[in-house]
Amino acid sequence: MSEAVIDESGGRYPFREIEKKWQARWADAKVHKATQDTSKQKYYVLVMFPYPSGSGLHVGHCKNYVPGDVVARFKAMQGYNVLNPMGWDAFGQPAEQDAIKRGVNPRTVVPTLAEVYKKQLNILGVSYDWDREINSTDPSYYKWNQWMFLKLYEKGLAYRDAAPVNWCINESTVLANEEVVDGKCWRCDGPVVKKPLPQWKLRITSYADRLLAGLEGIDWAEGLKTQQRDWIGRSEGAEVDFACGTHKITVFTTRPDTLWGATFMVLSPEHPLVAEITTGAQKATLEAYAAEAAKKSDEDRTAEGKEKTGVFTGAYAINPVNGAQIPIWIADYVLTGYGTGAIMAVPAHDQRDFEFARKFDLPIVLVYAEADTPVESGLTEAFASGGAFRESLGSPFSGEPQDKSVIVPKVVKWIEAQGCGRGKIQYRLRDWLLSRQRYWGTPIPMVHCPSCGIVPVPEDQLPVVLPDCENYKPGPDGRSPLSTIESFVKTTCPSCGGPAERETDTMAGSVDSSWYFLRFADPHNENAAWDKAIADYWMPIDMYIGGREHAVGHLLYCRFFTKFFQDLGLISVDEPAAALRNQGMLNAFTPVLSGTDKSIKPGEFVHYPRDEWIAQYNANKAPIPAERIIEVDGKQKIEPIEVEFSWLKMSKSKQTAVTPDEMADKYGADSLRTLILFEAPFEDTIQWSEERMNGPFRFLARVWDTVSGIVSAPPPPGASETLPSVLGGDLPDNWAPMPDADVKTLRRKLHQTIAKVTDDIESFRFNTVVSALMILHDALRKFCNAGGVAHPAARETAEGLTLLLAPLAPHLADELWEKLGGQGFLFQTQWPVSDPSLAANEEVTVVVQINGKVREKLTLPAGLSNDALEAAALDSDKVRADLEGKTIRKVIVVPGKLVNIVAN
RNA sequence: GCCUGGGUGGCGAAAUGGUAGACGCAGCAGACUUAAAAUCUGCGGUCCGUAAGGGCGUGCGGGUUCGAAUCCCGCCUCGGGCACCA
Repeated sequence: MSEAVIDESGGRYPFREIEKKWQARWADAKVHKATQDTSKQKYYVLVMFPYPSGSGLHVGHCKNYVPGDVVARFKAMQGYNVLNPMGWDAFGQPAEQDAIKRGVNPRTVVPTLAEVYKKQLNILGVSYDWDREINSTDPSYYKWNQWMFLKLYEKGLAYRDAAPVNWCINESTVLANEEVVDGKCWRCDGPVVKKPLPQWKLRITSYADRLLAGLEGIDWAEGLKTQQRDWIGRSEGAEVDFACGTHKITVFTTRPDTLWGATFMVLSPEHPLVAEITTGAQKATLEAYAAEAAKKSDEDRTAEGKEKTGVFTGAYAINPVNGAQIPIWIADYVLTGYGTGAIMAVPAHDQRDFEFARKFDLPIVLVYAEADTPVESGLTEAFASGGAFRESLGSPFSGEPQDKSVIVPKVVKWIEAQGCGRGKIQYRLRDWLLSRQRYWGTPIPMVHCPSCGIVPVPEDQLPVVLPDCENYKPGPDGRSPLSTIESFVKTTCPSCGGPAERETDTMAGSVDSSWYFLRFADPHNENAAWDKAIADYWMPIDMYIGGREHAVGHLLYCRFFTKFFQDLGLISVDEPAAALRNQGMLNAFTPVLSGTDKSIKPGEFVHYPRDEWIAQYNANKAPIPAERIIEVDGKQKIEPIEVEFSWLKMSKSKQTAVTPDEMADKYGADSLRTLILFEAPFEDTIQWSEERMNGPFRFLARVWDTVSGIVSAPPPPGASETLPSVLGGDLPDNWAPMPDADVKTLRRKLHQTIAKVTDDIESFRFNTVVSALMILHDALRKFCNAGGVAHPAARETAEGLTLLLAPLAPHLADELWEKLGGQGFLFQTQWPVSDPSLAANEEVTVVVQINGKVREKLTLPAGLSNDALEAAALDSDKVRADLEGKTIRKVIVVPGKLVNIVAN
């Protein structure tokens, strides 16, 4: 539909030739190669490295690569020594699934996929230093994953512990969370339970306080920092010991001051003491309940609005502060992974405990009460703040107000003195489970020896190479496919030399991405993960760009690793990224099954005339009747369905992918880049529509026309052939018949635009950068059309515009620069500087309001005093007429902008 | 449920306490053309009015202020994350 915009002959704005030409020149000259140069200020810009999937890049991926490239180019032009690398995060599940399905080794597929990504990124014209390309699946890379694991183990930060996995009973395999849908396996629809397996964990919790503290000094979005803080979830409180027969049950509470109101106790169904304390009569009920809880996700279990469930164990515990016998229950809203897996329940002051007590008719005892509050029976919800400690409880705290920050430390001190508990800081953060029972990952470099136990593989035997595999299906008992490869498993113990077995778990992919930014500094080092001096030069990342979805996963892990490396003396910084920006998504109008958000998969249609359907849907806003093919008893059957459209993330599997390749071919990569930047603010979602490509394309084509016109305009008689090529300073007079005022206006626009563009790129407001350049171009075009095409000011503006355009549309800019007689590549050319004296306005528009409503606009010389502005406003005819018969109460003047007259 | 980010014309948006709708898309009108496309010029929130001009208007309800899209309180609603997708 928009095809016609393009001149197929390539005569007007021949973007295909231009882009091909400059991509070749940049590659030949290695313009974007980064070399360490301590005489220059470095700037490390990094876009999170992608997982190269089989479907290649679509325009949605450009939402981060393009802005990242703009920053790299902008900083290079500002004279920084820029590092802008790229690589592949290629371990992971999709490749493994593919291997199981098609029997192909990911090892042979990954390089091909990476090549496709690289080719597509080059089509976009991004300025990566490809000499630093890395691939996380290369043994020369994952060797260092293993080395780091050994270091973590050495420091006691890697340990083995039982952790539950999703277990599909039918298939006897471990499932990822993503593979569990409504508590069932997404492939076989069979039941899924939690099954404990011994696995490797990293003690990220011992860095919890440093991970919190480190957030203070970094330039990341406040919301994202809050998410991290809440994820770490530091809470101060106490551990309290309750006796239960000969057993001791320890609970964690943030409210030890409410101990006097603890009327029952709740254990998680998985708590180890459950089996021991349960009385015979309750045993069967409890086991059934625990089995039911194992099927639920943590979110389902803890959801607040949800109806509470639970079972009485038949056992009692002794409340240490008052000797009360309180019943012990189990309930699924208490989780094993958090705290001690047991809580004391204070229904009077905690809402969840309150709901539980109401449901099971358990006693409620108020610790705090307003003087005139009636007794417990009148409560409709937990009484979480206010009131004073009740006298009748006989505690030493009678009369204290319910003020957590004051009373909790006092109570902690007291229970410590009593010996029934101690102050404790609890984190919500859990240790990092890095074991995966999968093939396509870094082998964990450990050996299990029957006589020596767990023995690390010595450093000089690294890497433990991931072996080839015949069959990618998981091994028995939930072990990884590696367990079926005898040549891999069988080894000798590094300690005693006897026969031993290798660990068959592999590492989670998040290990690879927790330090890749350091490898980019020194990617070819064979003797170390990186050289400290080199990494210290480049680190930290000055601008890190990636999606918000990484807020608490990757972005926490890589901070942990960086702090660990600092502790080992491997790096000087303790935060990986000084600044971080999160791009928005790119959505496409996607067909979904009516009334759901379930996308329609290939093969579910008989027909799919996309454009037609979209038009029809937009016209009627009603579901469109369609058909899909389903299989019933091995026979294909056509089933009628209804289809609607909704904005979902662009994706190949949903048949909505548009590739950068096709856009570059139709409109040019520069147009695509400009569109991505212009269409929505960097952090906002773009709703993709190809129609929108017209705007950026037309803009760049107009710039091409205008600058070409200026370049080929013959200088007027008597003029020197050489036109100024340095911005600012004085221009020759009387060059062309242009009024001085017009020349001044154009130059002012240029210098104002330089200032605005510089400022806006710095603050990631790329959309307003584009509009500012459009406005500058329009001013230049007008000037040329008015007879100024050969005027030095036109050429000066053309040069300025070209320089400002360089980060956004680098191919076109380099081409125009060459036409203008510029030397070299713009990547290596100085960014323009705004001259404040040329940018200053001589006149300003002052708005005159009466009672906050605009009544008049005055054009006045800039820099008038407030008194002069007020006088000018009161002197205007319009204002005088409006004020007729009114008394002026107050006049507010905003210098150079506004006068508001309050009158009645 | 918990944590987080949004909501402004037909559409993408701009304005971060001071002229709401810059810039662009789609549309309409005109110029050029044998014609169409491209290109160029112009119009464009809404209501009243021939016009000049005026009223209303930034998800909803309240508040602060001379002045609120912007700040505060309460709602509605849409997106992202929730530890094995990466």
